[in-house]
Amino acid sequence: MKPVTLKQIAEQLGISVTTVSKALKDYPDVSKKTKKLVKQLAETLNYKPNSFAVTLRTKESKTIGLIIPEVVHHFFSNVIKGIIAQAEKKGYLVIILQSNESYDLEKQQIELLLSKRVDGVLISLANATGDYKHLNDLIAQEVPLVMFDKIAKIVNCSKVIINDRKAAYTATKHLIDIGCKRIAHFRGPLLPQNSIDRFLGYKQALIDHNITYDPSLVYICDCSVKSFEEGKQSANQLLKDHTNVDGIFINTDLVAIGAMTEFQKNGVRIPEDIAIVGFSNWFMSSVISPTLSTIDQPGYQMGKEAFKLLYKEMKSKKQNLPIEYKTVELETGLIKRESTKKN
Amino acid sequence: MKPVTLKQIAEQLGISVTTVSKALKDYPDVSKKTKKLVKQLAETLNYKPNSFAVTLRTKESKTIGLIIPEVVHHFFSNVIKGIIAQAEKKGYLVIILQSNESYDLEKQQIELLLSKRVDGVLISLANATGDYKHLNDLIAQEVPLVMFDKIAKIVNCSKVIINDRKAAYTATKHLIDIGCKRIAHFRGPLLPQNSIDRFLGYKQALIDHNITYDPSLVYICDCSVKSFEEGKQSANQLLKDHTNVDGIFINTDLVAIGAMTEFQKNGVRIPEDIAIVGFSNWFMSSVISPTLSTIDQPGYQMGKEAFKLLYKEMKSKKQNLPIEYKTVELETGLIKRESTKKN
DNA sequence: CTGAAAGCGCTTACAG
DNA sequence: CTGAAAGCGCTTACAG
Repeated sequence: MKPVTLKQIAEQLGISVTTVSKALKDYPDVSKKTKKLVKQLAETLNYKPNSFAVTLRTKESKTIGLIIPEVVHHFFSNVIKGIIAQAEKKGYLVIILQSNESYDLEKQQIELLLSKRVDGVLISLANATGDYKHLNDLIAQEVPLVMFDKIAKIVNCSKVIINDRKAAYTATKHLIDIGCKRIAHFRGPLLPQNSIDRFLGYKQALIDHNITYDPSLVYICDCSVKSFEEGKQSANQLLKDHTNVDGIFINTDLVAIGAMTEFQKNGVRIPEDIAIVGFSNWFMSSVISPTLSTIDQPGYQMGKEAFKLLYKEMKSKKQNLPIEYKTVELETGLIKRESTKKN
Repeated sequence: MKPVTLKQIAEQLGISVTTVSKALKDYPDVSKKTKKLVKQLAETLNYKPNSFAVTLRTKESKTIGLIIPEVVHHFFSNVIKGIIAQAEKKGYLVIILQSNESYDLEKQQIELLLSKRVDGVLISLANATGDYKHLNDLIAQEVPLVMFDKIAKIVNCSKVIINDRKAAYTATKHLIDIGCKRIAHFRGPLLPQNSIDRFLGYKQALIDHNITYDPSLVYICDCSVKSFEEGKQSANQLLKDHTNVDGIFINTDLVAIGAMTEFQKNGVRIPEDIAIVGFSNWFMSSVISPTLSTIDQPGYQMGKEAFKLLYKEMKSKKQNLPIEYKTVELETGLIKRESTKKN
């Protein structure tokens, strides 16, 4: 059963393809009678326009591409959900690609999307991405691009972010407020802007509260799929290196949970001996024991905002209006739980 | 900067579009010299074939649709990951749609995919889906379809599943083996095959071990996004209704974790007072306290297998070979953890 | 070895 | 109010 075409409808009705096409799209210069006949037949034959033919003519695929480092991830899956919900509202479909934190894959995937002629691209960078030629190529080809969460400041496009620095500052200050004197930091990899910013927020909070910054208290976690394991390792290493750490601000919840597991195994009490603040508010953090204090990162909303920005750009492009790049900053909040409840 | 077309390459080289097209595709009837010239120019101009024109001619979009009840979900996000990884290998792109457990949305999304002329569809049914006309329409239009995890036995297509009944039997038997005498079941909604099968497996295990099946010990959880809350509610209700329950087999981990939280709040010890087995092996289950015994459900592998089956069908269709429907059953395993560690 | 021609299914400017 | 024609960018059977 081959799909029905305009031609078939035209033939059955003894009119031209042109008229059928116009009738279905409610052009004003088609008689009511014809419109009715055409629409009825289209309905009974279950006619669906061939989207590829339409795209070829109109140059609009009504499809966008989404490149994301990791799908199995509480934060990112919320972003995905926000994006597809918003895209659906506007009649757009979303092709999802996973970069696996690899620069090479990310690059290839941009190529793929380019050749698929998507109307726009949404991306959160891989940890390994330090070169932005592939993104600038996209922009040069006038494909609307919006970056979210893991962005590159240097790339000239719209962005949706949180203020990582401020949030990290808040998290660290919370540890100071409850009386921690020697605060460590498990940071993310070196490249991504947000792990840099979180580190800087941590450092600034220490300085502002007269606590000497000690580089030996900063541990790097690659935060790949193995986050949980890395948290355990860093916790272990920290126990070997230091005896007087009483608080840790950790780059992401999954690493924090790994660390907590390891500390508990070694008889370190949380929060009595070491208080911990994570980042991202994964659902898990609210059900483990002790529950984990963390920073709430609005994934769903970020997805929605990112699509909205992209939609505006796609619309402007279609109307040949100038495109202005915007950066939307979403609010985060400190969530206090048992892992920082002293006294 | 408009995308480069074959015509432009042809004009610059002073040859025909036909020859350019053939040269790029390494047709044997084009001279080596011409091929080289064409390929070089295509490279420098960064030529990418317009996929919509290609599709319009070849009737192959190299894109498949995926409809899934929920994206923010440990099991399903693993399935997604498996699908896009496998699809990418074979040069297919994946459009993801979320049905939100709604039958109406699911139906609309099938329509959408149909009009987008995807080469195939992968689906896991919404809880609310009890009518299968939309799926049979797809099949009637000869669009390859593979169902996974949440399937309808009655629909005639390929499927990837686990043996829910057997797995539930194993889980319940484990409770019996550690000495539980009065075992409750928190089941999923009424419609989906897998919550039915898990219930049946539970019941069968009781019968086979001379434990009277008591319907008042079966609680229904809708297992929507609110799973965690439902687990809490059912746990609470159970404490009101019964005093001698010593084991529960729970339809999914998230519900189980909600239940555990509530039991602990009420001073019920796990596993001493009540032992618990969940289902699906969410990552979370390995880090909460006590760790949760559960059934391992291979999400990533299920995604891979589902795409593989779909790929075969798409290939057969292209070659006009008959399509044979297959059902692949994946292995599950019981994972014993603290929540069932008696003595 | 090369290219003119037809056609995939649609849209739209234009003529009548 | 209707329709012939051109064209989107590609592929491929056919002729030379």
